[in-house]
Amino acid sequence: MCKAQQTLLALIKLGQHLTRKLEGQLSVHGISVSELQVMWQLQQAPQHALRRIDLAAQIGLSASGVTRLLLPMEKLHLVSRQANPRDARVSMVKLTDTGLERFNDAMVTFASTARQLLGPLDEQQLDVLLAGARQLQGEPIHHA
Amino acid sequence: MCKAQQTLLALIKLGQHLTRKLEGQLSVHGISVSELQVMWQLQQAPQHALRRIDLAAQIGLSASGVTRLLLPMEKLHLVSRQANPRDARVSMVKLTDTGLERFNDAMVTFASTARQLLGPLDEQQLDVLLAGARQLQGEPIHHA
DNA sequence: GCAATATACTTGCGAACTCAAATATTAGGC
DNA sequence: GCCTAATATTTGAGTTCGCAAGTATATTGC
Repeated sequence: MCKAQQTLLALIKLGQHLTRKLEGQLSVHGISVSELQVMWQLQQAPQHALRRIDLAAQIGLSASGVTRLLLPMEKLHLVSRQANPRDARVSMVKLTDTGLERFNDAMVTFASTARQLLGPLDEQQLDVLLAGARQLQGEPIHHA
Repeated sequence: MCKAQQTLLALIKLGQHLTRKLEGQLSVHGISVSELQVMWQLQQAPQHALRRIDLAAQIGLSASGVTRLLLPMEKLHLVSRQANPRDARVSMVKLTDTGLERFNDAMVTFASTARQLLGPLDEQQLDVLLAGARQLQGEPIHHA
């Protein structure tokens, strides 16, 4: 039985495992992993705003998944909806100040969880894992 | 921003990515990734049989997830249900001959997909990834 | 032995997705 | 300037899960 096969299954299983652990820790903030990913991406975007489809690509969700994910976040005023004057098809998502506060709160937990979950690894393993993970997905491509 | 945080998000995203790719390729066999994982575990178990709860632990699913996953597989006679004379609570799952054939067919695709998805990595990266993945989940514990 | 507890599994219910189709808008060919 | 094709988003329907509760059986304390 080949090493690539075992590794593929192990990586899939690892993803599920890490997701569930993180989900459990984030629950005290009342947000899901997907919601944290949304806020993470918006926080580092210019003007804290993104097109929904770009957001979808960056967090690995379908466009419809993003629509449904954002609905409750809009109601809580964590994100707001903004029209794009150049293109009436797009509706930009923007992280509100409230959302940014919630993100900063959640980041404390997230940082602690990351240390806890990945703690067993040394610096060098971490480097290889991060490089390998990025290499295997191909970096997301942007258009201005 | 810390490396562990980036790695955690990258690993979660990688798991989703690999799952979706594999799912797409396996669809020609009419089976899902979860179903392949079931057959994989059963195939290497003694007598090709396992308790449902052990199967759940090994593929990273809840007990109820396993119950529902196995229902259609039983109808297709890929797996069969066997009582355990020592303990009437457990119902063992066994891979049938039909199931084994389907597994061997699917393994051809799976092997090819694994090579394709993990091809970009060299032998050493593969070793580190596999070791890291196993280290981060804690190996499943068995009782005779 | 028998009550209390633990274990194995199933079922009801809801959450979080995906895909395909519908809608609205833009961009290109000519 | 139209007609067609592409793009961005939403909506409908269906799938795949998890959690909590329910059922059946086993184990433990005493």
